[in-house]
Amino acid sequence: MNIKTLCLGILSFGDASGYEIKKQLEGPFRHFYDASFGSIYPALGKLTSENMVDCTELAQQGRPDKKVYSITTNGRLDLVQQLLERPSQDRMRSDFLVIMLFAELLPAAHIDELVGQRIEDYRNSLDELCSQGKDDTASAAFVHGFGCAVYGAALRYLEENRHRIVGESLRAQAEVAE
Amino acid sequence: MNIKTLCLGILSFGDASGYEIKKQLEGPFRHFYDASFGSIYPALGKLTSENMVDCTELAQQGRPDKKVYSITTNGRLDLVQQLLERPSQDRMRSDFLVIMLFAELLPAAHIDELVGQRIEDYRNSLDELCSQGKDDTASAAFVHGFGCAVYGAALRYLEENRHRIVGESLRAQAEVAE
DNA sequence: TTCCTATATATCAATCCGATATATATCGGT
DNA sequence: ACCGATATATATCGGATTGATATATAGGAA
Repeated sequence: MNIKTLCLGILSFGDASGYEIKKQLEGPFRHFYDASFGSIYPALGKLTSENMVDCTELAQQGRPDKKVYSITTNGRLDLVQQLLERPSQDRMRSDFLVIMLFAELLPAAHIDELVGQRIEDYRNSLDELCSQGKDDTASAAFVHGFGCAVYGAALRYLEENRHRIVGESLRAQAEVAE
Repeated sequence: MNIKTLCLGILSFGDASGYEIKKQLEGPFRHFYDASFGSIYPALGKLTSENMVDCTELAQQGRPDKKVYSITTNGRLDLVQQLLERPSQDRMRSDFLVIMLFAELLPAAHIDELVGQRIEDYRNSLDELCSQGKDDTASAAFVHGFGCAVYGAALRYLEENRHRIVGESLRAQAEVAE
């Protein structure tokens, strides 16, 4: 899955500018995909030159010009082709877990704070996901439910095991002090 | 968290070559971090020139020479500094979920197959994690348990909701056919 | 008034992935 | 005996991507 395909997909829901695509990616998408302006704008440029999208420049008063992109028939065909490709493995990237692996090198109070922060982060993500529950499409509801299930499990695990890692960290520190 | 820090961390467990670091990353680490040779070798080069690691070249019979790296005191200090930095948000990247969002554009049989594959993938990851359960350190056990919790939740969700997304996809297809 | 946020596009260095190249040994299958 | 796959081992390169920064203006908050 590359950014070009993602842009094409978002444009299949309706016309949008690069800025608006980025905003949509900060919505429900952000839990399993992210992209920056530095990749979105070039992607839209390439898609335009490949006739996958059309670009209409809109002059606005008080704001910079807006380039509104709309997907072409060509683009829709390509989107389906891309979506039929075998998806790569789901993967998770967690600096937090890396740090936890080296917990013994760090002060117990620091570890405790880190776990606390992560609990809060997951709680916020979960609340946000649950609150916006009214999904228009079944697909969105499915993806949404997946997110709730995973975040819920992560949150519960951290809450129930916080004492374990912090306790171990304290014990290790005590050993060093001896 | 960058690759240099990760290499430093792995070397804090013991000396290793670039190849061995990669192999360790394919172990339990791979569930929340990954790195390729294309980033590991340059990282080790930089760490060497920064005196964070020492490099000893070992001639071997029948195999290419091996460069064994070991972390220096400087490196250990830097590692702790890096680990104390605020970790970035956990994030998940799932091409699968992107495709699911566009499920209505694709044949129901294809969606069903994709979900089936993902169920198998998660089941394998979970089995593998659970089987290698005997963790030496409390930190490793904590991280390990987190992985089990998350993978287990994902697997259960997919199993319990598979019919929903595939059913919806079938209905959408029927509508188009009408 | 000053500062922050939002709208909007664009570019760039640094980073990183995935593929490929190079070389050799071993192990299993035919 | 031979072939192909796999493992050991390092290295490099094109291309994709991030995160930061630049530019410009409006509106609301402090």
